[in-house]
Amino acid sequence: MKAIVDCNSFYCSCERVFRPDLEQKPVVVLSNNDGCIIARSKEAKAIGIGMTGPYFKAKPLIEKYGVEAFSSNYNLYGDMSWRVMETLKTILGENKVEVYSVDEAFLDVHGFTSAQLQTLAKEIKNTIEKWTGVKVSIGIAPTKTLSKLANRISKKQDGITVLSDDNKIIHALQSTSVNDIWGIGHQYKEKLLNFGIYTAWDLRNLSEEWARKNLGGVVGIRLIKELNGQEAIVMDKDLTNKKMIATTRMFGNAVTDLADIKEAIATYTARAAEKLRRQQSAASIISAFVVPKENTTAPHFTHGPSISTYTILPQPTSLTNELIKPAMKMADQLFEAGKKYKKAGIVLSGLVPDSCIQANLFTPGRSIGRYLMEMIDNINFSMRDDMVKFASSGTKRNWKMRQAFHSPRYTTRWNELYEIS
DNA sequence: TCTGGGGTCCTAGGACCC
DNA sequence: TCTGGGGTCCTAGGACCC
Repeated sequence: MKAIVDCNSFYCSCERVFRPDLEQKPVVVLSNNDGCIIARSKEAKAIGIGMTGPYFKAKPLIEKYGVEAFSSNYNLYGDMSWRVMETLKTILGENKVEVYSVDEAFLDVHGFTSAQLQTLAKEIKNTIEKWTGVKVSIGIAPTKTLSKLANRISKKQDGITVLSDDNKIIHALQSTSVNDIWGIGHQYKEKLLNFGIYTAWDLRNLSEEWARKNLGGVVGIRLIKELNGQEAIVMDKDLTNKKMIATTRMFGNAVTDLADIKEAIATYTARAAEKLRRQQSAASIISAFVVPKENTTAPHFTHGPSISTYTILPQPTSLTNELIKPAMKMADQLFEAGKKYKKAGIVLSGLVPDSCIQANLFTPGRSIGRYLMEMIDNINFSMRDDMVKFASSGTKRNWKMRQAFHSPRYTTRWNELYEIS
């Protein structure tokens, strides 16, 4: 059996832990740049604020009902997430917990009776709420896909749903629309509806062959298996090392200057290189892209094409300066004078273990570079806020994003600690 | 006026090899 | 005049997730 533990309106819950006055009130959290709504409390959903809609469109509603809006505070959410995950590991043991996202974890819970699972779920739920202040919902079922379904149902009940026998599972499948299944997105939903497949139950009864043809090959087959109670999506014990690392941002305002673009790309490169070193990898490919701001009258928002290029590095590296150099060259290539840009980013791929630490006997110059990076990382980690930067990252930062409603980083900055008066 | 920022996995098809 | 068949590797792009 698999369980999934999911934090309710996670970002909103994090803000509320330190603002108990907002307990029963509508709260939303905005994306970077205060562009989109990315989390809504139950109360905010109830007054009709849509998911991932643009903030400006919801603004009338937000003002009318006095909804509390926060800019995203990833320092706070990251730390709260760590607390929740550590709590789970304390209860079940490290190797039973697979952290799936910032607010979700799968648990391996085989070998329990149905009644024991209920008790266990209650214990987990209560402990997390007590230790961290975050409320969670728990779904338990034979496979990951079914446990996600159980979790969905639990949100409408008391936060715990165990689908332990066939009757319960069948009933759950029959009362769930096909697009509410984990793994069915917008495209597949349309396709399935065209075939007259409306519920999870309809989908479960299709053949694997059909799924192979129509739902993305082996992905579709896995889905059908999972709905039928056969585990096809395995626990992944080691999600710590990424296969690619990206840092991309929308600009606060459209940018027209090459110098600004280069500052931004240098900053993103430095950030990505930091992530790279944290997992002790080196990158063999760096790509850069910019997204021009289009004058569109299209009714639906589209991201527009991005213009990109890449550089294959002479040897894999994790040194910021060795990554910034090609990044700057690519920025020169991508930039067109007279155009406005709204976004830029870099992606590091072809990641390999950073052998520089051992190989320094033959390339002594590089090991000095590695020590320098370690020092910079340590200083930036202890002092925070990028005390030490590369000159190309700039100091003006005309392109920086807007964040008008930022809450204090209560748990990760001494000078922003919660105060009781 | 204003619409995020990460990631993963998979497939098709081209390039290339013998 | 006639121009195979099988395999690998790589990339672009699609689909999904939170």
